[in-house]
Amino acid sequence: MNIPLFRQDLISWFEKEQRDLPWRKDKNPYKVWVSEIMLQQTRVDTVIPFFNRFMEWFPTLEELAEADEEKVLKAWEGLGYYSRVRNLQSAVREVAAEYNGVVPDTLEAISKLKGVGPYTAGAILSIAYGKPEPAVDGNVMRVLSRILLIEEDIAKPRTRKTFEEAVRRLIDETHTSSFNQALMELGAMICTPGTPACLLCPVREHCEAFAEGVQSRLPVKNQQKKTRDVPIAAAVISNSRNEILIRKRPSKGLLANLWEFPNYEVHASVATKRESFRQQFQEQLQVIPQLGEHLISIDHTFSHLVWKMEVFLGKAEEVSENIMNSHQMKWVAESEVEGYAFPVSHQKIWKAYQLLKSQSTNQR
DNA sequence: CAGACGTGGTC
DNA sequence: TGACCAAGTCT
Repeated sequence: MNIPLFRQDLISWFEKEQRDLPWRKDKNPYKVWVSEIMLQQTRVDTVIPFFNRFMEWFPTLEELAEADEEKVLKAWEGLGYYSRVRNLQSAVREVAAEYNGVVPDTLEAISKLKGVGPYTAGAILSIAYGKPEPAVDGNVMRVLSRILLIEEDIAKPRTRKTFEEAVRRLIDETHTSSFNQALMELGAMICTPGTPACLLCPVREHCEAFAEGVQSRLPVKNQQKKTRDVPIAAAVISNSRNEILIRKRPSKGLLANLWEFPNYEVHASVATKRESFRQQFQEQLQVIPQLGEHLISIDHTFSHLVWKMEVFLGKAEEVSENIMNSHQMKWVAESEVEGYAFPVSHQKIWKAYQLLKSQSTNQR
């Protein structure tokens, strides 16, 4: 390959054709950082409104550092992979305290920050600081697997190093930001999975896979993880003051620190989900709930599992303060429920509840 | 290393 | 409709 010509063709195309995205208006390291975290495993179209609102709520690194975690999680509600934003705030606080609020510009320092892995480190260093570091994501591996006809399995963690070496060889050290972003932009716009738009590609003359006509079978990617079903019984429980019972999830694991309606995993030996809920609720809170009608069934698919939820209506009273606290539970007015950050599956529960309520009101 | 970790869009 | 995907990181 003619590397200088490849660089020129790639970068010229990017400078001319790049999308107008909110995080490309300037190279503020904080904004670049936030955008890169949001973009992890997440589409550009999804990220745009989240990014804009996040910058309204937390315009500077200092404001994010000083914000309540509750508000930060609310800003991330619906984006997924919530540990990203908890790690981000933790890292931002680290930068505020240890680096005088300036995002570090060395690979060693920036890589120590929570949530900043090899890709994000390279992306921030190259985009915000012009450092010639590789930023190898799924796009870059797909694009370069075709251009260089590399048949290593990109699902294997070790393979990333192969592509980092390739980028170090190819990168234009005077235009690191455009070079790295161009590789990703090309992967998103032209060199797509499946059937790439090679006739529109600015670097097809440099592409070995195109020359061989094998672009559609690259990259090689072996991985198929199955999901397992998790049966769950949940309920929207209200008290005589029309307050709703919610609880905060544990600080580690799935959907950490988000809020939810009380629910329990149901075991196969239990006859019905309603009975299972009643038993587990009573055992945990020392109160017998009055379970009413079935509200909604929700199947919610995660990356690695599926919640098969049956949701009921219910009423309860007099849960002791001690028990409430030990289970991170609280009663909240209906008008305040939406101030808490819920996973999407539980947002659906709340919408179903409100719909039912508005219908029963209209009937009168 | 393999699996956990979310969600919404696409073919 | 059910994979498979999308600018990864942590354990």
